[in-house]
Amino acid sequence: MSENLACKITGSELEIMKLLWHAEDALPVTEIREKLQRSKGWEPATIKTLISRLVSKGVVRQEKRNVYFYSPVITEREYGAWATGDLITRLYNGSAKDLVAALVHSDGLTQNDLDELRQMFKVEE
Amino acid sequence: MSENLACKITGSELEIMKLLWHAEDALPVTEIREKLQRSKGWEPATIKTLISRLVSKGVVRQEKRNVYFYSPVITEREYGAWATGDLITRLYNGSAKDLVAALVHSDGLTQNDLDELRQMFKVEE
DNA sequence: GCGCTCGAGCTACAATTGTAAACTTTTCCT
DNA sequence: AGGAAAAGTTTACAATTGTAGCTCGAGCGC
Repeated sequence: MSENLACKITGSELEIMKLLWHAEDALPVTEIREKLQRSKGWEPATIKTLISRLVSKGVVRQEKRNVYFYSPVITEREYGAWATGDLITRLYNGSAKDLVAALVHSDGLTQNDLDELRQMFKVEE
Repeated sequence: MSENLACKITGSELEIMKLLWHAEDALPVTEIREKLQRSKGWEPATIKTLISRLVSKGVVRQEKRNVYFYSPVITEREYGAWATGDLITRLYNGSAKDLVAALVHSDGLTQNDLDELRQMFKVEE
């Protein structure tokens, strides 16, 4: 479960989230900046803005220890579930199955993926 | 297959698209309005704006026959594939399999869905 | 044939998002 | 301790999105 998180995370914000999700521990701006400044070409100010917005939205927590350290409040899984559910609602008439069916019939899955999925289904029996 | 459609369809616009996708033939504004005015509470002007934007984006075609008739240029499938791919790229590290795995492990699928999917995988072998 | 109504096109305007500068307050180094 | 540099805060501004009004011209009803 984990619903009405009302967590509309925007594209740019998501980059920050991904960084935080993959970090072991809370991160100070310094580190966030370090990673994204290069890869995204963002100015420090931009990064700060995004972080602030995430904090306002309640999806990132900040804890003071000299300098603020930031960590995600929601997990990547939770957000993924929410975003996926959103897509399913909007495009697949609420049917998760339809989404999977679409994927299976598209060229998005390799033979190997299919094998692994089949395996997964066996286990989940 | 069917990529760089550059078709960023927004939430409101999608409502129009869905209507067009499910229509047998091209529709005049009248009909589009008729369906959405009630369900969405949109003013006629709003609907017109959305349609125009879709036409500008090239995802809806308009053909003159007394009054304009509108029909989708891209199929629902195509857009679904694109949007799903986008989600996969953004959240599942490009792995469609991961998305399905997430779904399977979430509570988004009923036992019945699972059965049907299993069936699907067998066939797709 | 002549308004009236509606479709079509243009303009508007607030909220959100992407991107960032300016200003203020802490830290940290020497 | 003093000041530079970084962290944090406030403000900005253009693009996109959601929502809609205004105007003009053409087809429709009388």
